[in-house]
Amino acid sequence: MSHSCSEKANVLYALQEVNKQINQKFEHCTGVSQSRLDILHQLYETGEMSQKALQQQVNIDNAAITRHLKQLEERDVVSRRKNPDDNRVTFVKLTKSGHEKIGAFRNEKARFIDEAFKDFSEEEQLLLSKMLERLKVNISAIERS
Amino acid sequence: MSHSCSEKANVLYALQEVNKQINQKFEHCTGVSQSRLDILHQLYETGEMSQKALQQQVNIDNAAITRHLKQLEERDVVSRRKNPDDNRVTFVKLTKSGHEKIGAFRNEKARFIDEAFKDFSEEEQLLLSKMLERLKVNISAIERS
DNA sequence: TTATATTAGTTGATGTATCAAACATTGATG
DNA sequence: CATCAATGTTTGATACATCAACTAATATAA
Repeated sequence: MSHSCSEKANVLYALQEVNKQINQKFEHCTGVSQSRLDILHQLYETGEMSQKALQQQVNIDNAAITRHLKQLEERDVVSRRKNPDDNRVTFVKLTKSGHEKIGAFRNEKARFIDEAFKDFSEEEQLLLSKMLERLKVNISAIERS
Repeated sequence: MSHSCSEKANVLYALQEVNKQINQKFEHCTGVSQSRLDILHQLYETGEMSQKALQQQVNIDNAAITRHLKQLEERDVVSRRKNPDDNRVTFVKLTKSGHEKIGAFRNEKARFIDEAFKDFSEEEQLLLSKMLERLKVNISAIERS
C-alpha cells in the first residue's frame, strides 16, 4: 500500500514536472507566457468576443484576464470596445498587427508540440488524453476533507 | 496534419488543466501550497539536509526556497543551522512540532492521490508514468528556434 | 599567501495568479 | 417606478516563482 501509493505520488509529481518544463521551455523559446498565448490563440480562433467568454475558454482568473488585456492593448496587440447592447461587457479582438504577430507564435507552438509528441502514435495520444480526462474527473469529485 | 497537430495541442492543454486543477484543489483542501508541501515532504523523508540539496530535490528556485524556509522558520515548522564544516551551507530540518504537523498533511495528500488514481490499474499508472517520462525527454531536447 | 574562481545563500525587481471587495450596468420583483 | 439581485469588469492585497545582482565562505592557482 505504502509502495503503490508513493508510486502514484511519483506519477503526479512527474505530471507537475512536465508541466513546469513545458511552460518554462516554451516561454523561454518564444518570450510569451503560456497563458498569454492561450488568450491570443483564443482570440485568433474566435475573433471578437467578450472578456467573460474569453476567461471561460482559457480558464484563468477574471482579474488576470483584465490585466493581460490591458497590457496587450497598450502594445497594440488587442483592441477593446464596449458591447453597445450591454455596457457591462467589453468585446476584445486582435488588432491587425496583433493578428500578424500571433501567426508566428502559433507556428512556434505547433513546432514545439510536434517535437514534444514526436514518438507518440495516434493511439498513444488518445490513451494519454483519456487518462488525463479520467484524472480530471476523479479530482473534480474529491471533497474537501 | 492540422488536425493531428491540434489534437496534440489538446493533450498538452489537458495536461495543464489537470495540473492546475490538482494544485488548486489540493491547496484548497489543505491550505498548503504544493511547492511548500514538497519542501516539507522532502525534509520529512530525508531529515536534515542542506538548502542546496533541498532545492535540487524539489526543483524550485533558490530564492523561492530561501523565502519559504524563512517563513517556515518563523512559524517554528523548520529549524536551520550553519554547517560547522562549511559556513556557506545551511542545514535545514523539521522541528518536532513541524514533524507532527506534516504527518497530517501527508495523510491528506495520500488520500488525495488515492482518489485521483482510484480507477487506474498498476499497468495504467506505469503507462502514464512512461509517457510522461518520454514527454519530458522530448521537451528537454527542444532547442530554442 | 594573495588574487581569482566557485559555491551557497540572500535580496530586490518583476511578472502573474488568486481571492475578495468594489463598481457599473442591467434584469427582475414588489 | 424603486429596490434588490445578478452579471461583467476592475482594483487592491497577497502569494509565489523567476532572474539578476550581491555577499560570504571556501577552494584553486600563481
